[in-house]
Amino acid sequence: MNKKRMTSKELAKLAGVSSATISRAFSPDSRIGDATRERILAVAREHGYQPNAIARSLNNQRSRLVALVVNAIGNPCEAEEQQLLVHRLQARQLLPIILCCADHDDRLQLMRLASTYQVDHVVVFSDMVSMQDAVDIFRTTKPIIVSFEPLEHKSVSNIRIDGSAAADEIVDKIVKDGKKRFAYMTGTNSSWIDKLRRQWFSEALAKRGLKFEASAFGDYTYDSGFKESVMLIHRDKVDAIICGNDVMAIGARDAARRVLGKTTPTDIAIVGQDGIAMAAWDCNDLTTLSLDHVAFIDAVMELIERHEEDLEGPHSITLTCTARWGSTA
Amino acid sequence: MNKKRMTSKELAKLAGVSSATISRAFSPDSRIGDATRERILAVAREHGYQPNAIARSLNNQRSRLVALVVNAIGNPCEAEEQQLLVHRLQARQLLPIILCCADHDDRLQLMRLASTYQVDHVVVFSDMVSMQDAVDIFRTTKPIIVSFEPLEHKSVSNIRIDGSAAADEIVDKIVKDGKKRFAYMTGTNSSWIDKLRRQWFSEALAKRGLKFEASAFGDYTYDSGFKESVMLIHRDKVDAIICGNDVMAIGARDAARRVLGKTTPTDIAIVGQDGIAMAAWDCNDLTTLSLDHVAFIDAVMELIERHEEDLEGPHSITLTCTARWGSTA
DNA sequence: GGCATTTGCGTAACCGTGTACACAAATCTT
DNA sequence: AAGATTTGTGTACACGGTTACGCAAATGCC
Repeated sequence: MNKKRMTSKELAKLAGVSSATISRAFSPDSRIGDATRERILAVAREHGYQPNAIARSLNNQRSRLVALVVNAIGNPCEAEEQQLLVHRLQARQLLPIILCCADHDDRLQLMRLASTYQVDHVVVFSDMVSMQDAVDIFRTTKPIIVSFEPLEHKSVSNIRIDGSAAADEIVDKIVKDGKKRFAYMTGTNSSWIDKLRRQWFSEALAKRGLKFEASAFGDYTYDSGFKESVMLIHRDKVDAIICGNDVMAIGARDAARRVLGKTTPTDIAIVGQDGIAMAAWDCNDLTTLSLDHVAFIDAVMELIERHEEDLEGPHSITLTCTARWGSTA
Repeated sequence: MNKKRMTSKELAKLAGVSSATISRAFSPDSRIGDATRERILAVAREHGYQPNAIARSLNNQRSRLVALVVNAIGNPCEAEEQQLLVHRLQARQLLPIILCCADHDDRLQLMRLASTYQVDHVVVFSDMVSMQDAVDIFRTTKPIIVSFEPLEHKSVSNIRIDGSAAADEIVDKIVKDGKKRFAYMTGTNSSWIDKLRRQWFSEALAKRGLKFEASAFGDYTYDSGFKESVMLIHRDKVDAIICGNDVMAIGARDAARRVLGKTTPTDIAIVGQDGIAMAAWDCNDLTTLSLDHVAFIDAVMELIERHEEDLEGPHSITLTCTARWGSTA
């Protein structure tokens, strides 16, 4: 059967010291003789002892756990950032706990559960939970929330994303190509991030005396992009579709090409958002409003580090998007 | 500033009871009067009290944390399973800690770190860590390991995957189409799962007096699939490529079509493995050796539940793959 | 109504570490 | 060499909950 884990007291007996000295041997800067430390670490290695992080967390008031609130794991538009962030956290000996909102009926209860684990930080990637809810739930614990929602809140650090310049650039090119009837395909009907993105393009259109002639409501998936764009092209006769993310844009491109026999960018312009790696694949070659993932995660880590060092007050960082050109617009 | 979290003693004072009674109010079946419990829960709600999971874990010897050892998060071939599993774990109030091996230089140290958190279960998806290492590191704690490595081990439950029948079916079709020169493109050079998959196809070929005429070494990415297949087709004149996963197969298909002007399945047959959703997209339409993700995660949860109920002994479950037909073979 | 049993709750001892405090030994002053 | 300081270690308690134990009150039984 599985052996029980050894405690510091047991190891203390084996090494002929007190359990306090064991603890000191594992704390980098504490008053302990070099010889004693060496001996203890040797005995510990021999018996496979390692301090219990749960007990340490209880005492320290620091769990070294980080809650990542995400929509889904499989979704490519978030996955690249998640991967980068997890990597960076691990490098700092922080362990990520994933909270997956997508198909969990009670997201708030899920966050409450995570909050009982005394996580040190919370990163909210998901736009399915409101910042206010996150603040309420994690209010009692030390963490700050790294959120992208552009709402001001006194105890929340956040990252602003500005894509208006890139959207303007993209619209400019499409209009110069002679397109006139634009449509916007959203990923969720209630998401503030989707609203924000739409707004960048709306403003770029308005500047040129244009507006969105039609809208479609997808769910960020390839299938929804495929299906909705058939409607947009067939019924609304649009010749430019701005999609809420890259995956829907790929679906839209496939629909335009395969079902309706259109080619991009000649007959129709299709634009994605996110700038995922897959968008640059030869078979996709998508024009997309892209955010530099590395810069993004750098910003998140910057906020986390500030919080680790107990620098007071909420901080805010703004990032700008760029246009990434493919053959679809 | 952030308030400190309320403790059971503080709540006890507010409710006029002892801290033990607070604890009882939160344990479903313990000797406590209905009226008292109601009153305590009301006061707790009012003040936002929730028991500290870290302290509870220390006492219980049960953390309700599960370590998921994965290669990467973004990689679509694992992502769908990860998403499903996280969802199922959350439904059981278990929180997943992600250990991402891909670009972490010291995977073993990462696992040791996680083991100090007294995780209840460990699920090893990654083929970058050997089962023996996982067993050694998590030996002292209660968890079992759910691994797919077909190695027998007295303290490890595992899931076997058998794709030999499906591989046979696929090879049969390709050979009947007149193809003669097969190549295998592996994703990692040292992975047992890749060896296993290759073996299924090798045996199917051997049965027909054939063998792999060439090999390529990719890294599970689109780019490597693209690049390596150019070599295979150009240098080795193969007319059938079996890829270690779907993403490389899509890369190979693009290379064959765009760079070399070949069409599938007429000129060349290309086969993926995993059966990810993207493989079925209209633009891909890949023939792939596919594993039912839902059945797979059902099996993982089955093992976890058996372990939660302390059913002794390692368990083993075998799943079989099926062929999913597209236009590439 | 007397006795056995059950119910409801407080007391105190844990779970495994970290650390303030105390104190002896070693080292540094001049 | 006597006092001041530093160093190394043990003792005891805290972190926030759970639970075995004990005991009074309430309930059951004939």
